[in-house]
This record gives sequence, structure tokens and C-alpha cells, in this order.
Amino acid sequence: MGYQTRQGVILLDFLRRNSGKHLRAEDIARALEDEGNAIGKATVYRHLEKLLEQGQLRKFSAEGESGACYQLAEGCGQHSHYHLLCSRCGELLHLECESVERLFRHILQEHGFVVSEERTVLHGVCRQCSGKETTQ
Amino acid sequence: MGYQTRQGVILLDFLRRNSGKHLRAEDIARALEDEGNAIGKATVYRHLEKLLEQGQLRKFSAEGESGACYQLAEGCGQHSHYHLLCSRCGELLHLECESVERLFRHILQEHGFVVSEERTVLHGVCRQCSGKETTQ
DNA sequence: TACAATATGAAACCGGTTATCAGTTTCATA
DNA sequence: TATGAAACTGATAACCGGTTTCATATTGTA
Repeated sequence: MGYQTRQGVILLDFLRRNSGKHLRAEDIARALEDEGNAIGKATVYRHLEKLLEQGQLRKFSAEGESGACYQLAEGCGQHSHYHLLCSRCGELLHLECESVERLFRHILQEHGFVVSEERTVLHGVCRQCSGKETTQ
Repeated sequence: MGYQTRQGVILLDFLRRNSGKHLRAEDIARALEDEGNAIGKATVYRHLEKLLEQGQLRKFSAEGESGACYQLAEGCGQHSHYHLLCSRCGELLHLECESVERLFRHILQEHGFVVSEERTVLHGVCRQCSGKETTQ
């Protein structure tokens, strides 16, 4: 269950070379095509799905934008930290905070749910953006 | 700007009778049809949109969920609730928990980030699934 | 009542994502 | 090497939540 394939390698390599960016499936497919390593759309989605299941990838949907964004979850050092995604500017912030850990422990103990810090992204608006015009 | 219409009344009445539930547009349309008060899909969406603008309704659109769900915002004293998504079984759980609210307040005060409970989903593994074989 | 403003709903459309399925690739074994 | 079963691929079609269109119907006021 899990052969190594040309496409899988190409895709993972691409994600690594572009870690830090927010990639939409569509963009990935097109970029690979431009590089001369076209991979079928369906295959791209399948690999992204697999990486998600393995927790190697994060998926989130930016407000207003159509379609989900993906970002490799690798690295991310030793200390546990949490992710905050600003819906306005798209910035993914890292948060190290004892309170978050405490909450997740609480949810585990009181509600029986194991929160995966790797996969979880808190959505909202960052300090800079909430300072600006709150339009809309 | 804003005639009172049969459909508007029916929809709001339905929402009131079902406040507390998570309603997806699709479900609303079907339920009304079953009650013999069918309203066109487009009209349902239009009314939901209007209620949202007026702040009478809250919309939860989170990844992992298929389609947005709506809930009347009336009362205001009402508890917020949060979403837990189990990566194993795909179940979307609703959590009402003072601790979560406290954390979000903390993140706002200490880290300047406004967390959107509407869009945030905590990913992880639910009680049932973590009981079973941890396979994979 | 008359009529302009507004609302309705069937159907077409949209764009991201998923399912289908015949053909291809991988890899352990012979 | 050669084989074959399991796994993977990819073009395409289907799906799905949501939006737009537009001819028709309803509302409220003058």
C-alpha cells in the first residue's frame, strides 16, 4: 500500500521548493506543467489528499478566495506551536502559547477529542489587519 | 427596499423553529418542501444572504464541511460554539465550551489576533476513533 | 385600480473537487 | 529477466454548493 511513483516524487519536491507559499491545486498543476513535469489534475488532488492524511500538509481556505490552499507542514521545529491564518492578508502566523496547549489538554480530558496541532489552523484577523479599515 | 413576502416569512419562521440546529441551505429547502412550503433554491440563498447582512444570522463555513451552515444569531446571550472535525471518521462535532471562548479572548488580548469561531475548525481524532486501533 | 419597485423560481451556469475506468507502473517473487 | 497483482495514472464526466439570468408574479403606494 504505497508505491513510490514519479508523480509523487515530483509533487513532493515541488511542495518542498515552494514551502512557505500558499498553493492552490490548480496552481500546482499549472506550475508543474510549465516545468515540463505535467501531472494530471486528479493525481495532484490524490497526492495532496494523501499528504493531508499523513499530516504532512496543511489545507486551508482563505476568505473570499475560491478553492483551498495547501502548505507543507514540515520542519516546524521541536517546540509545539500553533497556526493563525489571517483571512485578510493571508499571512500564516506561528504562535507559541501555553494557553493553547492547556486548552487542547482540556478538550482531550473533558471532551475526549485529541486535537492535532499539526493540522489545526485558527482563522481570524491579525493585529495589523484589524487595525486597518474594517471595511465591509 | 424590502417588501414582506410569503417566502421571507416562511423562511424566518423555519429558522426560528430550528434555531439551535445547524442548517445547510440545501436542508432548509428540502425541509420546507416537505412541509408543503417549497421555496426556490435561489430565493432561499437570497434570504439567507439578507439575514446575514442584517446580522440576524450566522454563517459557518469551514473546510471539511460540505457547504456552509447557518444559525440564527438571535438572543445574543447565546453560547458560541466551536467545531471539531475528526480526521478518521469525518464526523463534525459541535462543542460549546467556556474554555475555548476564554482562549480566544486570551489570543486577542495577548497576541492581538481576532479568532473567527465561524471559520475555525479544530482538527483531530474523536473519542470513538481514538479508542479504536490507531492504525496507519 | 394602476404601475413601478421588488421578489420569485426554473433553469442555465460556474468553478473546484471527486468518481470512473481503461491503461500503465511498481515491486516482490519466481 | 519475466510475471502478475496491487497500486497508480489521467482524460473525462459527474457532482455539488452556490450564483446568475430572466420572464413572470407579487407588493405596496399613489
